[in-house]
Amino acid sequence: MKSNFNEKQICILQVAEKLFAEKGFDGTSVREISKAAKINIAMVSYYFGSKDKMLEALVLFRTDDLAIQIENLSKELLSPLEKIMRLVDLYISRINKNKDIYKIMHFELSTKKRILNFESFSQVKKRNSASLRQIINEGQKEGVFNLEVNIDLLASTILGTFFHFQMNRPYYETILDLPNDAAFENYVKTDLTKHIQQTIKALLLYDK
Amino acid sequence: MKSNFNEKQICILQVAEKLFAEKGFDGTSVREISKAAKINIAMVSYYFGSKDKMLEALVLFRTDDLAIQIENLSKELLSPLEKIMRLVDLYISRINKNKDIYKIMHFELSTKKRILNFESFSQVKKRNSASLRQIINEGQKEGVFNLEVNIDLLASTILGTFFHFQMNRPYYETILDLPNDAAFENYVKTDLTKHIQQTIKALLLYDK
DNA sequence: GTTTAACTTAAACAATCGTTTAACTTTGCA
DNA sequence: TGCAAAGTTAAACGATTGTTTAAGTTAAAC
Repeated sequence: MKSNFNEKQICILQVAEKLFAEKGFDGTSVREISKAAKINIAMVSYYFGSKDKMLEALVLFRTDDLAIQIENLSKELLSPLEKIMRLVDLYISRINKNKDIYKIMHFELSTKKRILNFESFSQVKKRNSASLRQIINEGQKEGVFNLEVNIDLLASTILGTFFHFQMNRPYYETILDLPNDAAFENYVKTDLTKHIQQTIKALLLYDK
Repeated sequence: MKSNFNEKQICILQVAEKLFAEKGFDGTSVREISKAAKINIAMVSYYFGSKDKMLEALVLFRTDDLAIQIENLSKELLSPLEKIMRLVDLYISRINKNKDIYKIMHFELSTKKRILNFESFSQVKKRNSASLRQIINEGQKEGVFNLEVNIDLLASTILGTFFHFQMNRPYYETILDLPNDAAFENYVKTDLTKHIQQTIKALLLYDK
């Protein structure tokens, strides 16, 4: 833990993260946050300066968690396809664990209200994308993978499928009969993950 | 046009739609809307009752546009694969044309702030999904399509890939070198559409 | 021309927003 | 123990929020 935040600050950030993900940044008041975190409202300004800066602090606090761990994967003696499947699995579990901050940043990235510095987030995306590219190139050289794959958009397909599913949770709960958190979570870890892996695999291996 | 809204109401809804998509519902004030629509602020309450009800009116107003046109497609003498490719194309152009309301509903669907009635939207999704299922089943009976395809999640992959791309526009503008609206729009219509079609095609045809 | 309804307006409303203040308590070090 | 820094508090700040009011205009019907 190399973060510069103390226990109390981290507690506030965690509460804020949950509320921002549920109701949006503009839909959440600092009074709600202070009440949920059981602190005085002035503490937000005291610790972070402002509500806006608290969001920046939250992004900074969480960004480290978002990079997928690729180091050990490269060393393992796996085929390119096995590596990709493993990578997709890592991707999804990592996003799933951090879906709140992902949802927040997703919205904030596309809003014209606040211009936040997401350079660190861009760096993470670039690194993850580079890992993906490296393995795919490896498979292409071996003649296993399709050459006509848009690698930049491949990450969009993985993340996009996952998020669309999460964002439309009420709809999928109904049509897939997932009555509680456990059932939903289980579907993500089994069927959704399998579907995404299957999609990526087909895209890489299918030869027209 | 069977909508129950007059010209002025439609004008207000269009302005509100643009602002909600840009800054979010909670991030947009009725004063901003009235200013941008060049109307008196009281007109919002006069025509729609409240800001919340204006959002409901907007959803109602736009929902009709969101269903993809499948009728003519069924009649055409195309192979199941050609139909699917055509369907994906219709899907994307339809979402692309209505991306503002999609973005708004996407957020509102997942927020715990307002409990809105999205039954009409669910109906559209179900109808579109049924169209997709029908064609895929057709192809499966012909022995052309893979039998192990999760059709419910297929729509998630199509829409999710598109939206993830749109939501991360600033990032993709940089790494893909798309300096203006025209370049971005063109990339959507060519490369992104092609990528999604290729993905769906591979998923349906690839046989392990 | 009068009446009626629909439309439009500026002003005011109470509530809530993010933030600051100033007084107070706790903590850690000399 | 004394003192300075850090932490915490209730209260108040001005600004902005969504909504309503009441007076006004417009336009069509009789």
